[in-house]
Amino acid sequence: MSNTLSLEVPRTSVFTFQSSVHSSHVLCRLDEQRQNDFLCDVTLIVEGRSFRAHRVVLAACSDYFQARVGSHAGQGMVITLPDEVTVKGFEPLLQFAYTAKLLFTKENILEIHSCATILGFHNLDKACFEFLVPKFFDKSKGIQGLRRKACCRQRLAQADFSINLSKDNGEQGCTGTETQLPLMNLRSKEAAFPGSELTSCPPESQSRDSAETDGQMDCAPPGPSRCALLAACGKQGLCLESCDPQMTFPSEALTSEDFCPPCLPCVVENQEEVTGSTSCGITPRISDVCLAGVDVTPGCLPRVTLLPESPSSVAFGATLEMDCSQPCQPTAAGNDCCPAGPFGDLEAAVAAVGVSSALGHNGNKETADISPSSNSALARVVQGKDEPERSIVEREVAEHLAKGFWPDLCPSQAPEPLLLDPAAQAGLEKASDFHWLKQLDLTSSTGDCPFLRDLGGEETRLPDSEPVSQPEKSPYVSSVNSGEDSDCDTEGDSESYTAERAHEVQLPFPVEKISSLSRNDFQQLLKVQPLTREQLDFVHDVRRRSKNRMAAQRCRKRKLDCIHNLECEIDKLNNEKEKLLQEQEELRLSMEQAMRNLSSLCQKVCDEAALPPEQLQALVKCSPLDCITFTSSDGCARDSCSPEGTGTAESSAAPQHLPPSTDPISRTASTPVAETCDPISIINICLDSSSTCVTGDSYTHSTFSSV
DNA sequence: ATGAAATGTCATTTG
DNA sequence: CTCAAATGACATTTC
Repeated sequence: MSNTLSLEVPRTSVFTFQSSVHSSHVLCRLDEQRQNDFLCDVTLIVEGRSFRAHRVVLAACSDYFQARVGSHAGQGMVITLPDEVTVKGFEPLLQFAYTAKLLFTKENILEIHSCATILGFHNLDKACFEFLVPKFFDKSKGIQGLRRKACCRQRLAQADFSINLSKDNGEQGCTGTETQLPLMNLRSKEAAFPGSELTSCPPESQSRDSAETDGQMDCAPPGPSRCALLAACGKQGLCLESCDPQMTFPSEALTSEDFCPPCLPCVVENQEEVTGSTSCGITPRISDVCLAGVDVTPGCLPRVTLLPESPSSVAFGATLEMDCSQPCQPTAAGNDCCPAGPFGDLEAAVAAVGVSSALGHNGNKETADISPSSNSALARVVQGKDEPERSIVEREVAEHLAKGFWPDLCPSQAPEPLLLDPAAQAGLEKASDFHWLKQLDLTSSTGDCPFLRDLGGEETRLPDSEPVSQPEKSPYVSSVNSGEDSDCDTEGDSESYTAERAHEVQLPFPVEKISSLSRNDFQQLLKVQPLTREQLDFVHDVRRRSKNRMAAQRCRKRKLDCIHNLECEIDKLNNEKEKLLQEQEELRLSMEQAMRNLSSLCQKVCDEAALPPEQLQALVKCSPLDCITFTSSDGCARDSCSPEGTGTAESSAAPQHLPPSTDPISRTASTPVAETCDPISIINICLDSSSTCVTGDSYTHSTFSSV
């Protein structure tokens, strides 16, 4: 089994340590400025070759430079590096300082390591080389240290990518990244390594690790953050963007394997460059097996992105698949259990590669189910196809990191690593494999999980041979807990959760049927398919919620429609009101004009007749158009027309100053009068002509002012 | 950080 | 009485 293992050393791997504070574009810009010698204030001499750089950047990344440039203030500083520092080793480090990416090959990694040590890139040193160097040059450990259960399989990626481990919330101490730039202070808070249950590390292993650690980290094994190092095993660039240093990892879990420090996401790059874009649909499958127990300081969220590093690998057609029939156990379980350490099992990695190879990476949507019990698959796996190991390793690390950074996502795991009773374990096999991933919505918010970000580009499913129909998102995404206490905090994706539950209760028919069938069909289905009590409850619950959901949608739509209709009606009524008011105004103007004409005529008649006041009074009284018509207002007119009436000088202006009448009531009262004979005008004219009676003002006031 | 909108769910009413 | 639909109220998510 082990003799088939071979871990390809990547030709080039890129580790990216990047903080969320300094996003990649900032780093890129910095590096660009460096290359353009923009604002560079220091010249570095290495083996006779000069490099321009910024002191602040160097100081942030390296103890050596911090000491050298810290007290120096002037421009144009020239630093000749020690002879031990070579261009070959230094250049990648310089680039790393600016880009947060460490480009290394098997050939230069030792020199980089050496230079990093000399220059005080200690964090990088700790984070990377303790893991990488053995990975490159000490493969023999891989086999011995394999304690991963054979059930752990993975099927992985076909392209290079980058993994961002960036801390999303600048919490305690992490703010230092602002000045440290890409190079993080990887000192983890070692005390925050609770997940020790899973450790299978022999005491000597731990002690050895500790011993190997320099003073800075002596008391605590490097966490994944610092081990944001990858065992890259592919050809193309593997980019790990690690992040903030304050990430804490379960020390014991990390030290449980020969490759203790590295608990990095692993991603396999496919054997061949994937140029097609069709590969994006491949379904990654991941299980959290062996990831239990990872613990991280809360709030320090790493971000792993699996990004195409090159155009040729843009199509990240990885199929990530990890299966495990059993939950993680403490390594004490020996062969029966998956080691907590992610890199401990190269067998598994290679096995997964084998599976992957056996199944083929055709770049198309392809999901190869490897059931935990699939011995044949395992056999193929073990035969060792050596191609994409790296992705396994990377993937594994990614998982490990991811899990480490969300310890609370899988509350049931780390704390309870022990095997449950068979029934419970069976449940776990089916549904809890992916606990820590379930809450990470890989399809819609993969960014939430740094480690899975771009893995999310593909469909992620729980490893299970039962092809439950789950069209939408991964059923295992964002719905985590299995079991009754699965009242996960984020019930966010209800569909996913439903699908997962359906999976849990082993629903014999697609979930879609529950809500899509008519009542009769549904009942018929229930008759045909005898369900357990749990299944029935689930089915009815799903149906009820589904129906109610649709009802609520209809209800809301109706509400909106109703509101819309009411708004339309309001508009309609407003328009009608406007029309009526307009008509009213037209009628008023028309009436005014008619009254003016009549007044004019009356005035003319009175003038020609030259009647004395008494006669005028008599005329008013005898007029058939008498003020009888103006029931309410004519009294005033008549009074003012009476011989005893007190006249004023304003009467003549009355007809010309009729206030507009807009009151339909007053108008209806006065209109007939005006139309018949307009006695008001007659009276006014008469009184006006006699200059003894003033009626217009009071009359018009009483007649029209009420309008 | 905050509020509005959208959405899902539950409890209850209604037919 | 049961069931489906409707709906108010509430919580959560998204923008």
